[in-house]
Amino acid sequence: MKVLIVEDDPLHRSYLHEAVNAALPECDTVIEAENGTVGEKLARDHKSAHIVMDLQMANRNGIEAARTIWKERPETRILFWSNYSDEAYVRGVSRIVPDGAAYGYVLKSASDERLKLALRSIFIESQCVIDREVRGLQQKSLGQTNGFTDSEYEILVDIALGLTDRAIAKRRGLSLRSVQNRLQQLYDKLDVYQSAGDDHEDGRFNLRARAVTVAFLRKLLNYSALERAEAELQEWLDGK
Amino acid sequence: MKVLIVEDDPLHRSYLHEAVNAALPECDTVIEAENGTVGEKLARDHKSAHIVMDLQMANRNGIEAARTIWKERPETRILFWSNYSDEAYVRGVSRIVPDGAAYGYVLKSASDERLKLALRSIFIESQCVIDREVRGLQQKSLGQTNGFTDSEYEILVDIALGLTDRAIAKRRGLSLRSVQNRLQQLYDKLDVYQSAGDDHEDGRFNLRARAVTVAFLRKLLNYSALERAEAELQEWLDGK
DNA sequence: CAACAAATTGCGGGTTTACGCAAGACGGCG
DNA sequence: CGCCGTCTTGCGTAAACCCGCAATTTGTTG
Repeated sequence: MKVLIVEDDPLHRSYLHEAVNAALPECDTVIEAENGTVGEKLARDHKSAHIVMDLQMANRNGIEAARTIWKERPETRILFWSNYSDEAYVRGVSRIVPDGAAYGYVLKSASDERLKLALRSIFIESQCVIDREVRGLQQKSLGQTNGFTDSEYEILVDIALGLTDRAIAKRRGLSLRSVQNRLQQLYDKLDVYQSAGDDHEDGRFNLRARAVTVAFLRKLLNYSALERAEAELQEWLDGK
Repeated sequence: MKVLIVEDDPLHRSYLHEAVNAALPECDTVIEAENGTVGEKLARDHKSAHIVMDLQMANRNGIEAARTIWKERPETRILFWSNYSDEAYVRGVSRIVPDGAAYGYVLKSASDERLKLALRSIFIESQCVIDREVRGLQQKSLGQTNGFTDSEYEILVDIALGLTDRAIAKRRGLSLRSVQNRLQQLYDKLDVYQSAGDDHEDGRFNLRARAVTVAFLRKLLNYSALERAEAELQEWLDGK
């Protein structure tokens, strides 16, 4: 059995290495990659079916790497080991996991025990292991209660990218007015009004920009999500 | 001699601990804090004049902690040890360092040697040590060449927060038109036009929102900067 | 002090946003 | 099939935004 570790940080990498050795005596080879790009390549070369990966990496982040890896071999088992449980990450991950694939999401703050348990559950028992905290977000995010629908999230991303209403309409195949409707819906949910027109016509916000900021502060968006969205946008622009 | 370590990540913390022991035999006590809040408290209690600190911490980030520490004791020597050299961080740090204070900025990717050297230079020799890469940003940022003026940066932050032109004018004591002038200046420098009105009146951007995104992608802004700016904004709003 | 560049402000107008109102369109469900 | 809620669309308006033009103010330099 082979395990591939994809992780930026040398200290974390060697910690993972030890954890894998300790948790999986049946594992005879451990390979290391220091960023997403190398990770993809090694996964391909070694046809390794067992991967532990960080999400936030400078060169190519975990979500992108996982996507291409899963595209090539959907049965690959991946354990995401991340510092953060931003909704943006959680949403990003659940968007790309193939049907029926075994995967995991464990926070770096988890104990050694938890990590080792997760390693065994996923790689040996093929079970999904999602950190409690992450799980909470996931439900809130996918279920409609208090969370954001896909269409709301979509518009959020579009205005975050800086598209005009018209451009969004064109991109998503909607009328101008529909786009604006969804925007209002978004503004509602993000509570952009609250602090806004409070009393005087004094300290009012620009709703569009404010929405993006609020989403950022709430971790609904983060750098990595923006980066991916920007790449998709460029693709779309090129494709006409 | 006492050294205080302020760092989120347990692995990095113990690595730092060892590095301090190795580089500074004259250091007899090492104290550890796992976030900015605790860091401030320990710095106060121990009157420790030598601090190694991470910038990105969940609870209270390094810049905020450093600011209050330096406010209380400006002669404190602080070595920032960070993963990133985002312009937002560099700018944030140089904004708060007291006149003549000895401080350092070393990237986590630096070698053990570099870290140890920096520790000795700052804590023993009272010399500033700024990582080469960071230094580059600093010059570009402070010198006007290709970089952003303070006023440009200020407006950038203001629109990122989601303020309207009018609100910005009020906050900064400017006329509406001046605010808009600065905005145009900002749009220019950020190259927001380039990808914008390219050819058809087709895929146009909302300049205001686009500017923020571009700034984010260029690391001119980051989460921590936004967070700080938002706090300042709230303060201002309360203060009327 | 004169001279000149940079920043501030006002005016005016073309666009884009935000959003109420109301008429379809689509999708279950009894 | 008819009822009803959600989504989409069009029309219209007030406000906000982007920005060219031009008069001032401010700051700097010889």
